[in-house]
Amino acid sequence: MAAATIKDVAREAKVSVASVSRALNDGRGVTAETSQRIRDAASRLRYVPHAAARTLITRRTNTIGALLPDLYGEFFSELIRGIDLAARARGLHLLVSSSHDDADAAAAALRAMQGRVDGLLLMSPHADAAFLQQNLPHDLPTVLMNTRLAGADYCALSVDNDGGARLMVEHLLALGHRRIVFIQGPSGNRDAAERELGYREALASHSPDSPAIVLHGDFSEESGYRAGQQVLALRPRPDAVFAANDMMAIGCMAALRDAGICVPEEIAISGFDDVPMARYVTPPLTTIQVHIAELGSQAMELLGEQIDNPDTVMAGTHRRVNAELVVRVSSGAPLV
Amino acid sequence: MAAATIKDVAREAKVSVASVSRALNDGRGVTAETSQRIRDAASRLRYVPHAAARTLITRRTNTIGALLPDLYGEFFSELIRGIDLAARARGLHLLVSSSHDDADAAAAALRAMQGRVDGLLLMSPHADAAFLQQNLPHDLPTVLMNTRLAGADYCALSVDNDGGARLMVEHLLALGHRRIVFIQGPSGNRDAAERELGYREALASHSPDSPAIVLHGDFSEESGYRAGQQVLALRPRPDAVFAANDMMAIGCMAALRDAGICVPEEIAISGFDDVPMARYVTPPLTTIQVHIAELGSQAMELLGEQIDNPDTVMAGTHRRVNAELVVRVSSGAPLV
DNA sequence: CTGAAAGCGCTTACAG
DNA sequence: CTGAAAGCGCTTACAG
Repeated sequence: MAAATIKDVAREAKVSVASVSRALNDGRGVTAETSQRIRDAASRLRYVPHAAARTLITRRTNTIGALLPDLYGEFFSELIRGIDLAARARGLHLLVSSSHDDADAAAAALRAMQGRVDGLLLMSPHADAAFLQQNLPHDLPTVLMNTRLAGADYCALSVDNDGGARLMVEHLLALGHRRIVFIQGPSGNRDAAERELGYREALASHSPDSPAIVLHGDFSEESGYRAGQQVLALRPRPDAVFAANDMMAIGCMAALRDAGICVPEEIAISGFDDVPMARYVTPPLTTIQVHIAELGSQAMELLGEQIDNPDTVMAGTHRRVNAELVVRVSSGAPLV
Repeated sequence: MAAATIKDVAREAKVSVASVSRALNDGRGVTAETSQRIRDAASRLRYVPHAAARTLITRRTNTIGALLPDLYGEFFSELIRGIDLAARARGLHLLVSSSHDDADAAAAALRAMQGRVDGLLLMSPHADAAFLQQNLPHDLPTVLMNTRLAGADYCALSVDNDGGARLMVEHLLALGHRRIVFIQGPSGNRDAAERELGYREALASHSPDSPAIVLHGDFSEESGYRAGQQVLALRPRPDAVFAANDMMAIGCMAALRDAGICVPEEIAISGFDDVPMARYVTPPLTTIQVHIAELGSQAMELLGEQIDNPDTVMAGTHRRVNAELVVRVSSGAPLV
């Protein structure tokens, strides 16, 4: 048996298809009695309106698209979870697309989304100004997430990397540390750059005498290990290390441990992200927690606002998701 | 400017819409010259066919739906990644829906997917026989993933929990351990039950004299810690612990460490899953690695086969994804 | 090879 | 309140 259509319901309830449509949608313009008869017929026939037919005429898909760079790891799983939750709350479906190796693939994915979604959540390393100009349908509500670009032409949402980094530096300074090394993330990575900026700013404003000491890294554990070895060679030896992400902090701890250095007694260590394993390493890692799921939810909210108010100009709206300090053993704070 | 339609392209290329459709689809029934003119017009107008209109007539959405219980954690992120990769390879879009608190919510999600997808990947704790019978559109290709049920009526794909558990027991036996404790997962969880079965079978067949010693657990780290405390009280003391998942193994290690027991010198520990932090705990955890992404990809493949061959009866097809032994320090094996 | 026309399943003015 | 009809954008027999 093929799926029932609105015609079948109309026949079953002995009314016109127009009445079926009215009864099942806003419910107005139909007597309660007729409406009930129609509903009965619909459920008897297990009628589900054909989404494509409805989309064709209403111009609404009730679906939003999320274009992500990758789906690897906890970060994206949390991000999608947050998006999904907020989308569901609005009765919207979620179409995901990821792992576009190059700008062409991302553009193709963007094109394929056209007509399938009412709005777009976009996080892509390829999404620079030219790319967006070229590939983004002009009338499609879009929210940029953590892309390198956050110009006045688009809505954007990002993590408060800067503020989070400042919190960490203030924490380390408050513990009396003065020589605080920063391990960088990959060059060209905006999150990493913002974290470094926060580090430099906080140091300059709260402890002008403390030098900014920056070591190279690329977010990998290995690069953290190598940075840890460099830390050991520095004279005078640093009090503390602040890595631009947790994995490098963990790598750095391994290097210090291999050299017989005690953390946090001899050197404090801290990271950024609060990955799940941060609490399980030895010693547990002090870090900055980012509410990834909230990033997703808020982006979805922002997108929802745009979709609901197509005439309101929201371009240029830029919001930030808070980052919080999570104090554990590795920074050497007295834990209450 | 509204998006261009097929009519606009037809006008621009001075042909009928029928020719545009033919040129842009199979390309047959049109001279090369006309075809080229149409393609030029289409790209000039940035024409993208309206997905809903096409779906309405072709009855194909080129989208598959994934109904998942939750999106929390590494497992689902890997699963979606695998699904997405395989879907993309087939030119299919991916619609995800998750976190259905009860059977009603799951049923609603299922209904909402109807007409939006060409096939369904289903992993849900609510999906028992009655639920599927009641809510699954009969003509929609579906693959069940790790649901409690894998009857002859559906296609299914699952992890070889049983085989994985056997591999682990054989590994521990080969190392000379004879009193091997098993920490259970939550009751009612099929994965957990299969892992326990594998443990019992391997023990019975390879070391009939070794007693099966089973402690309660629920997959949480805390329950692993409690089980670890129970292990300490057992007399004679066990040689080894095999936890039904990694988090419990990690909790158990913490309990042993707190009691001053050395792992693996005094007791070997092992888990199941190979979560990312398994390699970072001290000592690194011997475990069973499950290729989650592959689980997703294979499910997608199986679904693709069904979609491509609607007449072939594939109900009852049941495939399994391999699980592999990953030897690290915690089981006490001599590492080469 | 090419075009006119029907039709996919729905919603929404427009009459009555 | 209710129904007949137009139309959303596409594809596909059917003629020519």
